[in-house]
Amino acid sequence: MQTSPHSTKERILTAAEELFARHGFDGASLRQLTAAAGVNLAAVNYHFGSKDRLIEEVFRRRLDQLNAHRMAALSRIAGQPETTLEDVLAAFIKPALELSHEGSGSLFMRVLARAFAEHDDTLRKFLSENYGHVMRQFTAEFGRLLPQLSKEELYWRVDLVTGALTHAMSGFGMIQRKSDVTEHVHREQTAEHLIRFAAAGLNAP
Amino acid sequence: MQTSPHSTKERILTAAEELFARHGFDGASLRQLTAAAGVNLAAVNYHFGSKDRLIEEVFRRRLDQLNAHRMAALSRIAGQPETTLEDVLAAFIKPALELSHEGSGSLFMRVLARAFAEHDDTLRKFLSENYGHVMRQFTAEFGRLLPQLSKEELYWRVDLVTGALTHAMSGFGMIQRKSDVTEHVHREQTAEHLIRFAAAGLNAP
DNA sequence: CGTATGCTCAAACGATCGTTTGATTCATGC
DNA sequence: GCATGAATCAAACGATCGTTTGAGCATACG
Repeated sequence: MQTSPHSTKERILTAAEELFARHGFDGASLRQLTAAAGVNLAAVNYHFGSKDRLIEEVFRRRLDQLNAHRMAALSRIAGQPETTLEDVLAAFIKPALELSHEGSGSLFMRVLARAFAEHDDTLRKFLSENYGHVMRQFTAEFGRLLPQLSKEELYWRVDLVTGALTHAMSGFGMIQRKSDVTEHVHREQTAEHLIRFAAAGLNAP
Repeated sequence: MQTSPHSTKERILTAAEELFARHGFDGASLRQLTAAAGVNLAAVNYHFGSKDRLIEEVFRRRLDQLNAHRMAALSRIAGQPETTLEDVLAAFIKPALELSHEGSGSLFMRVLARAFAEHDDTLRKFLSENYGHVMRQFTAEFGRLLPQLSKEELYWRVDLVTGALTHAMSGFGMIQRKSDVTEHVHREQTAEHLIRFAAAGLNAP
């Protein structure tokens, strides 16, 4: 089994990511998908077993990396006395922005936003079981830094922040980079913007 | 043509709203939909012309009322010197919460959240053409109350607020009413919660 | 050389999709 | 009471869906 970026499996995953982002999981057919990837129709069922398993692999490929980066950034600051709310938000947001701005994977946040809108139980269970611990760790750290909030209020505000960030990062084009700033600088500015908004919301009186 | 709440058209619209919320626009078939409504399969094409036109009518039925309430509330306070950010947010949020908590229409905000996730051009164009002026009026009033923000920053923050509220209001169950408060009181408490978060985010330094 | 093994391919499977048809029912106005 | 139109119905239309099949191709190993 080869894993080069031009292997059949990777070509399918990349095409699937784009078409799922654009047309949804139901809206993108395996025939469009395999045509875009330049592979045979049967290749999806041969390599992944079914369309549902392909959808899971699309998530797994990006979320494994994204959440590893998030957890690494969080573990560097969690529990430290000098850690600020902005630090924790940066640990959550910046890995996602890096993913969004890479040449490949720039459409993945849109796929993720669709997964939020889908209240499909199977998909939610898959995401919760495999990646729920990341949200729990971040929520715990937010709670440590916001001791004045009740548990209920904390969950509420974390949910609002999640919604805002998912919505923002799935809407490309909204954030147009000006031609006189590098992509790195632009990404830093976007992160600062999101962090400032989220910190203020979490800290609301 | 009758418009009673038990007419065929209304029964289709109500069943469509629920199934679109649960399974998406592609995921809910006309056969499920007409079976749930207790009408013949051909009734959709007879009364609405096509599935796409049915989708538009599902939006129109709720959004006409929702945006009328929003505009009425806004026009009562817009431009007034004593109007606060919280007042404008209340004019935006409370009509949506009233819709969410009515027996019928409680699933509509989930349909709306799906429409945000769908980057389908036809649907976005329909929503923008028919209801875009409401968002523009609210954004203008936000801008009047937040003169320190550049136009770019203003759009950014309004977009973040929209994402947070759509996400929050589409997730039912999250906001569980305690048995010792009336639904009216619970709605007021929820509104206060959302408004406080959004106002703090908009006012971020 | 022969034969496994991993992979690709065209073709077909049955199911389900949105839509259309033509007959039938039913209430209304003359 | 009869004609007219709207509304409903079962049935079928062609298209497309996810999935399966079995033959064909390539590379690697004995």
